[in-house]
Amino acid sequence: MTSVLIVDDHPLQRLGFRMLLENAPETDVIGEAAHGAEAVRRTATLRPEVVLMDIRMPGMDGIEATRRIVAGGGRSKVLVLTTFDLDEYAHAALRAGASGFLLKDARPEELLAGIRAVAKGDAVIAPALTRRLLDTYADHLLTGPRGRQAEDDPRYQALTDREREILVAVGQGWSNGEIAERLVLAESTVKTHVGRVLAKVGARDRIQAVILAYDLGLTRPQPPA
Amino acid sequence: MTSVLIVDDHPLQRLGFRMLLENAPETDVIGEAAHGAEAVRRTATLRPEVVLMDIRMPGMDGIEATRRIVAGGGRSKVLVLTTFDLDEYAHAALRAGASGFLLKDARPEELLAGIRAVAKGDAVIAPALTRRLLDTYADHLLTGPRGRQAEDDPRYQALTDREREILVAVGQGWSNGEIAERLVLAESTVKTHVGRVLAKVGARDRIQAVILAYDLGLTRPQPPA
DNA sequence: GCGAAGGTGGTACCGGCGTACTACTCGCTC
DNA sequence: GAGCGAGTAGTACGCCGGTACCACCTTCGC
Repeated sequence: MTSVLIVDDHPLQRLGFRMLLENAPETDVIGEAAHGAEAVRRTATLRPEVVLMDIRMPGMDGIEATRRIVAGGGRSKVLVLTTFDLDEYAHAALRAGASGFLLKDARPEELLAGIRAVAKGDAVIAPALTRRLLDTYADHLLTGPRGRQAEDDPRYQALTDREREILVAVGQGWSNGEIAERLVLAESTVKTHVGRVLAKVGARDRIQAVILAYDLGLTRPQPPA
Repeated sequence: MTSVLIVDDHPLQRLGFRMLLENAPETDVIGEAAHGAEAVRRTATLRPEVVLMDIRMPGMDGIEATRRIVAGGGRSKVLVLTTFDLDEYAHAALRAGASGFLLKDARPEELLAGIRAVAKGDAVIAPALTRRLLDTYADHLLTGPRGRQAEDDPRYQALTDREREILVAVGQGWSNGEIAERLVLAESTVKTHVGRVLAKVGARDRIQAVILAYDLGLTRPQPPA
């Protein structure tokens, strides 16, 4: 039986976790906390095996709370759970000493497996993040480049020359009017092109197209001045 | 439905996997192979989404087979499964291009979750190994891979915690309605937040905000599936 | 000479986005 | 208790974006 402390500022979210964990045969919820400071206090007194930690909370956040709990030196392991698949969050959490980092859209079984692993002294990382973690340390671990670029993507291949120009323009963040101005076209023409591009690449709106342009490497992030 | 090719030199082991995967609603075993060379051939013809690969096999082993399959450039992802929790195996497998590394003592649900993740383009590593992997690269985590440019930017600094969350959400390409749904807010509230974010960072519309999110490294380009 | 594909333009309509308010509730500080 | 910032929520309105059409023009290939 693994004892768990639930830390989240949303009562409904805590309830959800409690429902799941109390219906599982191997976990036992021994307490809850609504923010970081409370989490640190309760961990000291209740000594749970696993602390289920949200990041974004009023007052002390989950990262700082994790840091203090780990620094406390008890047996408690911290498993960070968050809505956002953000590298910054993950790195901060792991840097703070968390034993795991999972996303809240994980399936119940995955969460339970994560708790089990963390209680055993192992570590878990959300698969979506593991991918990027491996990519990040590719130099140390992997050999051989494995990145494909725009020209290999079937969605990009489906576009005509003019449409590719339009996609790049959209990726720059230009409005239809601006594109019309810079490419010397009528705005209605730009709309026609943009519409076709969206249909061909399967994008819902120009925002998805901007994201696609970045993912394909058509537009590169430019560090702020 | 995820198509799977089972590679293992023990018939009984293959049967075990087949039992598990055929009783799962989301996986479909489309073939088996008893050694590396056969695995490479079958992968080329059957084009499974996921190859379940054993390491120790007579003739060509799983590492070499993985290397060839990945080099082939198909869509197939390799998930390496082994009995032995050896760092050398894991590193060799990942260096060869495997998308995952799990131990055979994993629970059925964990294996299914792993297959699901790998098929999606994510990566999985056995928790026991993740622990050691994190320890190995602890020093890299200390500084962070790309540094922290977002925190240094005055525009980002001007945002409150909630507004930063909103900026990330906008950067993901989510509509106001989707953000409201995922963060459990009213759409009007999301609009208020987005409006304030745009004003603070000096963005004309949410598209500029998406671009800013990329430039600040809040969102990273993800290679196409 | 004809059709197909690509590029250019137009009209009309609707929905989501952005903005400009206002207002209530916390938790904090003074 | 007054004041403030942050978060949440509402209404109303104008505008841009996305779509569904259609029309015309080139440049090809057959």
